[in-house]
Amino acid sequence: MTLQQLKYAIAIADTRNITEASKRVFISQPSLTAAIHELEEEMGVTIFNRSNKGVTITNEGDEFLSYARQVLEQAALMEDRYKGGKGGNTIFSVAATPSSP
Amino acid sequence: MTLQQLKYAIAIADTRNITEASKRVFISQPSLTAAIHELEEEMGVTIFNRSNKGVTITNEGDEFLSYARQVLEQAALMEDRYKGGKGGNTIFSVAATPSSP
DNA sequence: TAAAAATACTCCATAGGTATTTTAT
DNA sequence: ATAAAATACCTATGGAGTATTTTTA
Repeated sequence: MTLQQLKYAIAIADTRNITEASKRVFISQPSLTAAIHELEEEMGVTIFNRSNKGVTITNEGDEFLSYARQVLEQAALMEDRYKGGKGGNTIFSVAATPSSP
Repeated sequence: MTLQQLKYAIAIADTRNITEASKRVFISQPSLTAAIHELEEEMGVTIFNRSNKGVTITNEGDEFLSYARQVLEQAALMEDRYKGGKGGNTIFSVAATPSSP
């Protein structure tokens, strides 16, 4: 299980369409199909039911995705804190607005 | 940032010794050294100060490791729930102990 | 002088790609 | 006919390895 795989699963859940999700996460449809199959295999869960109209989320998939969101939320806190832009530097987190001189 | 890298960082923090930690996580010392350097690079954090007596945790490393533990805790909940042994099956989670017939 | 981390490579497993096929409206 | 997923096959990157060097208490 990797954070990538969990992000992929969420993208599919959001779009209910592997082809569409693959665009959102910037990989090809076959690669995303493979990645999510591996995740399901490894975790022993059928997250999605596939059809030619897209995918639907199974009952156990619903639960699985809740767990996934918890993990990704914590991971996002970390990445926001440390990687680039947002969150930012503790050094400037207090008294960032200077008083008028 | 991967869950593996976070697990590696925690192992080093626990042992304060990359060589020792590498045994615990079953990879070689140079590979662990490289993996943690990559993590520090990517996240823009110096987690450890190195010396020939092992490593010490920096102040920002302390904070970083707190975040890491939060992520890994959520990930562990998932893995416990879905992968093998512990956590286990909802089907048997209620009335698992049969009443005497 | 020993114990730790760092460096310098080599290798291969796998994440991702393209092309195509299958499936079901 | 279309739109989706699945299959088949290929490629290259990076995660891991071994061997060695550097550092300093």
